[in-house]
Amino acid sequence: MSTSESTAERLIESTRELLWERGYVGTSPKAILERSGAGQGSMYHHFKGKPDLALAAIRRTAEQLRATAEGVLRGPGTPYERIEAYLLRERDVLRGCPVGRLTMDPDVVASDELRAPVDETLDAIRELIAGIVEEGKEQGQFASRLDGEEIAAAILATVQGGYVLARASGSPTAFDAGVRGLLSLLAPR
Amino acid sequence: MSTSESTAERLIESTRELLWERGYVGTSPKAILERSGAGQGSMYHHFKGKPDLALAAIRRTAEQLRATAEGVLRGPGTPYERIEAYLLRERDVLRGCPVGRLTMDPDVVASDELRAPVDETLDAIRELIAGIVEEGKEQGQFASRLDGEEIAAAILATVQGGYVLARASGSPTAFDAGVRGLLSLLAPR
DNA sequence: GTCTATATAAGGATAGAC
DNA sequence: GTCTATCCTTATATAGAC
Repeated sequence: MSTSESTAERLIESTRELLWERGYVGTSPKAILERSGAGQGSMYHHFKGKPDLALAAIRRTAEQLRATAEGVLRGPGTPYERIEAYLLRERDVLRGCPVGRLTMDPDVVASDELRAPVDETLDAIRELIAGIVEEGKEQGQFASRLDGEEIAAAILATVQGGYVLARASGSPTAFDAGVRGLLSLLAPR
Repeated sequence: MSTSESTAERLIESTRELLWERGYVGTSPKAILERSGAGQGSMYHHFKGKPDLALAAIRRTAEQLRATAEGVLRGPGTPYERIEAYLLRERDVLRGCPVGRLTMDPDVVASDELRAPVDETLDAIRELIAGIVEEGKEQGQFASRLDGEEIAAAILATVQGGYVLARASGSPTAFDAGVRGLLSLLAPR
């Protein structure tokens, strides 16, 4: 197994970083080239252009986020504990969500192809949480009047919105507060 | 009182629209000029440049959002009803929050001046909600174990994150689901 | 206050040599 | 596969006439 990084690989990784930091609109081919150390020609040899490279980067970021979330949510513990673990997992709060932030990018939302990995990832996590909530209801851990899909949406939204509040204030405090508030509402009595 | 719209006024309004649609990075002076019908010279006569014009636009948008939120939250009803009214108020969900979306703009977050109105507005709404929650606790409408600040953060985050989920899927459904989920958790028993 | 002209850099990409 | 050269457009202003 080789440890050498191909040029295409470095282009994708640099694009992933830039998309996270600056979004699609704020990321220029030039910036990608500088960060990756690749030359002009290489980029257009490996990818058709900015949208094509961004698509590869977004797909990888989306898959990775999904794997991380599933790792926690399918872990050990009661339904409440798994949701708690998901909400409390280590996050670089001020950087925001590398997937969620793309929804504020007009060019991403305008393209079905670029938006698809974003949509599919958030949807998969939401469905997974919804199932866990239903499981918790069966076990009597959650009130039966709660709706799994709705609670799952509220949980995901709290995380995504927590990033917004944190970035607005320049501190992770509001993110943490929102998560604790939600957990206090969810806590089994 | 005059009804004529000054050029400066049209520049600010056009900038507000574009910031909402495309963010700061995605909004060019040229696009502002085209939308406002103003000429190159006018813009640089009234404003020092893009950041200066954007600041005027952001301040106005922030003030307006704050007024709208306060109007609902200071309205009639029990604490729960006022929070419910805030969560259910009419929103153009797929457009997202004109203030919250700015937190995904690297140039806005990097500038203390541009970020300040965003931070102050979200903070003011959060504090207002926190007070309402505490009021509800005193009245026995909310469990005393709940923390006003934390619940307020969870409420605001659910709204901000609801926009993210909705825009990812191209439908307001997830926003509505998240709001209903949160309300079911908050509902007085 | 507004207009037109001009300017430098960056955005985004193609062509062709090596 | 990579490099350099070149291209056209847009971004973001400044200068100066009217």
